[in-house]
Amino acid sequence: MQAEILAVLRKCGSPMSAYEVLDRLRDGNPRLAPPTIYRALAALIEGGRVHRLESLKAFVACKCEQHRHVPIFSICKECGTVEEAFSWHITNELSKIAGQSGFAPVRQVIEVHGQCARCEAKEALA
Amino acid sequence: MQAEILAVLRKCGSPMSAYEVLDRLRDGNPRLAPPTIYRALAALIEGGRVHRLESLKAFVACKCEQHRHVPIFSICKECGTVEEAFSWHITNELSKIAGQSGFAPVRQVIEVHGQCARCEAKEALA
DNA sequence: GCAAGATAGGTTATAATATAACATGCAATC
DNA sequence: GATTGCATGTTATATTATAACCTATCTTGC
Repeated sequence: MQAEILAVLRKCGSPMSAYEVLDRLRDGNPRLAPPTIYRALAALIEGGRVHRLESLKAFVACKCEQHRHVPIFSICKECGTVEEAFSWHITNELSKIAGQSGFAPVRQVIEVHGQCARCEAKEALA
Repeated sequence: MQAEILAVLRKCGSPMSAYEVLDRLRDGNPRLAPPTIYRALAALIEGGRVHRLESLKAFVACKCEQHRHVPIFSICKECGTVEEAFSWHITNELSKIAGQSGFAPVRQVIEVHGQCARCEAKEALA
């Protein structure tokens, strides 16, 4: 199930809701239900092979070789495409800031909404 | 309505779901329905006086004087309390990273999950 | 005063996201 | 072949959010 979900997410490329994934997989398995999807997604996320975009309520396959970094997502508000980046500098600084009051960071969520280069160019023409 | 919601959120201090806010306000107004709450929350967020914690699906009153900064939230996984910080350095660096491919940032979401100092201390005793 | 538009909120219904609780199948191991 | 563990199936429901349309009130210019 995890492999199937991962394949669907990779094929799509952009973020998908759990129910979009469900619909795809129902083509070959009409009895599939939400808990199965959510359980497999939880395992994939646990393993770092899928990320949940918290501000989109959606999921993407991790595009990086190394699945153990903190992802930084750039989310285009026009076309919905997402880029994944990472930066030790930012994640360290962030841990430092959060840690100032004795807080012990475990997980970071970093998402940037905006407009991608393509959509900006498109808008400039109009 | 916005003022009432803000009062409820401030009184509570920690994040509340929209429906928790709704329940509080229904004490004085039994006919209140979700759209009213969500509309007022949208306006408050627009004005920077409330933030949505994306990874918690919950809302908090902004605790800062200056409502126009990018908030950095530290969320304790034990007790649920949230601290709000900000850092020009991080938000600038983040814009830089996201902007490398021509992406134009509009809004940043930065949330750190972990354990607050109090809960760590409590755990150390046990 | 009053029509026209703007704004907030009310009302009903439903969409979209997520999980609880319990049942089933099936493979590994002893 | 009983037992255990794990993934998935099944049913039901909880939680979060919005669509669509309606009503009341205010306001601003005439």
